Amino acid sequence: MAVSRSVSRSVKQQIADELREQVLNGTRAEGTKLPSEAELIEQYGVARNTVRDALALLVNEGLIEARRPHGYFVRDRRRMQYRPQSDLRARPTTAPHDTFLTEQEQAGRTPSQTIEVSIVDPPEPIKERLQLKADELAVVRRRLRYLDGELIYSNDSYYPLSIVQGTPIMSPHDLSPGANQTLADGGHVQVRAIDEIYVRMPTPDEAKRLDLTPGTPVAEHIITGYDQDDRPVRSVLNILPGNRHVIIYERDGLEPPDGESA
Amino acid sequence: MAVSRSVSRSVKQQIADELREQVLNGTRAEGTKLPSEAELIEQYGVARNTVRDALALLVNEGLIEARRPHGYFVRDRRRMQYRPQSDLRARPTTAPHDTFLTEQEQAGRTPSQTIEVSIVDPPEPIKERLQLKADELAVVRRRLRYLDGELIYSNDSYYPLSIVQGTPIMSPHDLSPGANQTLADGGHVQVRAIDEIYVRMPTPDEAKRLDLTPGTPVAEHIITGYDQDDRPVRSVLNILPGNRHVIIYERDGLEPPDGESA
DNA sequence: CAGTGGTCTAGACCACACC
DNA sequence: GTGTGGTCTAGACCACTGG
Repeated sequence: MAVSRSVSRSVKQQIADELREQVLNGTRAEGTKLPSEAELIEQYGVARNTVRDALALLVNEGLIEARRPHGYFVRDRRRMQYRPQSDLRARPTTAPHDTFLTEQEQAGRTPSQTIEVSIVDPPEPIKERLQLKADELAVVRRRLRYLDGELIYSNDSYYPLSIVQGTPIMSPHDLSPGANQTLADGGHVQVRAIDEIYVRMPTPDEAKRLDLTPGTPVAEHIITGYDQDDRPVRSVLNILPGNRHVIIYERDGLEPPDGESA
Repeated sequence: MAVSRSVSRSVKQQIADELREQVLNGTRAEGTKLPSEAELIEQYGVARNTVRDALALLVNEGLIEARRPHGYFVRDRRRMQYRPQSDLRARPTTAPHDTFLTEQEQAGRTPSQTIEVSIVDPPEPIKERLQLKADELAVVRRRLRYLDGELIYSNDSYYPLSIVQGTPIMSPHDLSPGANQTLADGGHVQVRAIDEIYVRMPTPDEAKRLDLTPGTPVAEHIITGYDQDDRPVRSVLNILPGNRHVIIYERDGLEPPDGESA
């Protein structure tokens, strides 16, 4: 119904507009099924590829996803809070070892993670950030993190091999005293960190590993920590699917953010 | 050439893989033109739609873009640094009024911006953050920011009308003492801020306004500032095209970031 | 005007999950 | 099996921009 030719807006756009509106205003709720391609073909009286083109627009906007062979569904837009700096805050000495696990449990969800430790020649961007020499190796602790059984993001922590050799960091278990404490025990107290956030579409590898549907961007969040001598001691690479997270920073004291200041 | 049928990987995937590899390893440099659809059709011996499907994959990965009627081109992957907290740092009393303008000039680029001020019934998310009553209005200063003549992001600052009524914030010019100083003059010193970063695909409106090509995600960066009485006094909505920015936070003192902590 | 990508049609065969 | 979306073909007409 109701597509008109010879209007400036193309047919696929008109179809996409109508469906988009319904998704955004809640007429079509999150998780509900859209009409099948066949039904849309009949409703609008157009060719299959035109319907598919219209649906592809919404898929790439992140609004809907195809679940073959069940149909197209409205995507879930709820997000979990991701607070990179949460452990900058004061913390009881009853040391919780892993902020991810403890925070999410407090939120009433069931967190879990897999850990895999290996010694690698790290990717170039990490090498730069850790200021490693060409042939210098690093230890990486790769984690995949789950909430209520569902994979939500990956977290890879790289350490220069030279400073973690023989420490508990090299064992593939949760670190009971925590990685920071372990680094501090080795004489490296982290006093400064730089966070970088890149927003982009995932590589095919990432899409596969994190099970991302088309139309899902990611945040690549890299944290590089420096010790009291301003040497980089850790670089963490997080890949966060955009549809599942809000990144939150809280800033106390002093002046404001971007915009007109002073 | 060299696509094989009856392999597990589809033809369009094989074509996309080959081109992607060339883009990523630099064989095809940023800004260079890809073969036209017609040429690819001949090279691979497939139908036009198959070639178009392959190219669409790369477009949606953000690697290439179509510039009609010139052809497909490898996208630029350089990014500018965006530092939300840059004016948290100590600043000389020789008050630079706008961090965007001053920082970018220092970086040897030519920044400019348009400013548009209006009184509006703000969108729901902003209303919540400013804790406005249902019928309460806000002043919005909408900026579009350019670098070397090219639009790079939008910055909309919302203020509760009640606290900025009659102040210089309501005039559509650069604020010489700065917005924060102006707020402080009115008795509202910002002492705390919350940053939220949402990563998503742009709405069609945003895509048009910021001239985004398909395959470009955005970061929606919302900063809400609170005064000494913990009242929200400003909420800033930035829309940053993912392909043009790195968001950077520097954190001094204390403990580390995400991951296993002490 | 020629060449580009954008839109649209009408068909075909396939893999997959569910009944 | 039946119905779903995924892939692929072979054609057509269009709008735009550059030479």
